[in-house]
Amino acid sequence: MIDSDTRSRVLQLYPMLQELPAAELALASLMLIPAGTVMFDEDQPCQGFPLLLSGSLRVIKSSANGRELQLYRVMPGESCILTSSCLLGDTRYQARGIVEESLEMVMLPATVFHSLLRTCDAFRRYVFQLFTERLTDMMELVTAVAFQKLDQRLAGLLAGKPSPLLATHQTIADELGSAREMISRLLKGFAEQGWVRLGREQITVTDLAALKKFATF
Amino acid sequence: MIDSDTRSRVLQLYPMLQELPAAELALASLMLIPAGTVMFDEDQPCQGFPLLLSGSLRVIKSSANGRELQLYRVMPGESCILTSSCLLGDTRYQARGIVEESLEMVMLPATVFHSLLRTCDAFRRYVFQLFTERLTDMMELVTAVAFQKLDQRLAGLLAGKPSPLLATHQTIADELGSAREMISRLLKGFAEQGWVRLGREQITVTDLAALKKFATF
DNA sequence: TTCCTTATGTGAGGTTTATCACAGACGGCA
DNA sequence: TGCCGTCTGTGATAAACCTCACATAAGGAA
Repeated sequence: MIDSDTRSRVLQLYPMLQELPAAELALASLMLIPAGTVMFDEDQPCQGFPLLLSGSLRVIKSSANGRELQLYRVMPGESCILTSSCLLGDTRYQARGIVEESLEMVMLPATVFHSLLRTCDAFRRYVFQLFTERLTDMMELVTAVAFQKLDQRLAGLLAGKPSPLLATHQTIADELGSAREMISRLLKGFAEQGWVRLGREQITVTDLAALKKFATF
Repeated sequence: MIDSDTRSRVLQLYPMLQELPAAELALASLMLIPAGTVMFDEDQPCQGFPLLLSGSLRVIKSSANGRELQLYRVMPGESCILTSSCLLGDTRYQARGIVEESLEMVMLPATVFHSLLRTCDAFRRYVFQLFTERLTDMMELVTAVAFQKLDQRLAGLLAGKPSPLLATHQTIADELGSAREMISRLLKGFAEQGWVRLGREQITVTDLAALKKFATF
């Protein structure tokens, strides 16, 4: 199902799959998934282990009153640890996965995932590594939400993204788990400090150092 | 270093270690650690994989202004996933571990941990399982902190603990990442609703159903 | 008992964030 | 050009939470 070009792209991003017999990888197929697609949602079972070739996936939790919070983002070369978690524990998703930029991905069937884990040391290390990183991310997120003020978190977000950042205030609010008006007001404040320059759907960082300093204070 | 009685207690709580050659386990030693001990702290490296035989460990994050938040609790039969994470990623602790009830534990050296992961399927599954559970916990914690009001979280905490609960309001505040006065006030409210009865360092749940309902609303 | 430490109760006041209700601004499109 | 949908700005208000400052209470130790 997979052509040799795709196969080599997969192996480039996921070198730990070298050991996987070509036949098994061939069983998978390349999928193209448009932005906005809900890949999975809470309480759904999970089918396989996704290998992202391009695009990105937002993993979020949403609250009863319509607000949402981004838990983490999955990029090419990574994989959704929540999926691994589901596969390993045979449980269900505890969050929602939404395609941010349209995806090219190959879905590794659950059976292949399990046999890889059993036989391939490199793959195992890769999965452990993913778990480790995500757990770290989540711990940082918890402390940020619990202890940091919104302005600090916003500054941190801006400092950690390429500038100029193309996004609406609502998008940013969703990432931080807040409300659009708050973001607008805070951004205005940052602009008055000379830290950013604002445009429609565009935020340009003009004083990265100040933002970083403010974020970690 | 370990007597056969201890060895059998370890194997009872950690059956996945059956395959471990007796010689390797014998290298470890039984440690007794009093309540209040700081087992590890942020930015410290980590030595081994702890096997808890009795007692409990609180894993917390603390903020600049003196508040703290409990991430999770480690009980006998479990292990501190943060430790695994450190061992696997060769990174440092990102939180603080404080002994709650005094510990009996056996420390598995890092080398043994790694060889077990490589060779023992049952142990691997155990570690993956731990990761999965903690990740789930952390995701729930994040959403709770981000979206739930303090009164709901407090109700949930009370509903999830044995009654009567012996703890000071400060202890509870630390677990929830809040302030003591808030807990006192909210508890008073719960008492007025007839959901709990309050005593010094003691909270007795009198209407579990109401608490649960309120927590999940 | 008396003293002392720790735990709890409580009011006042402030900060932070959310919510509501619009107004204005921008950009694409007919 | 004019229209329309989306994005942004802004004030008013309220909710939730925190902080400070004490007062009171409960239990243990001398």
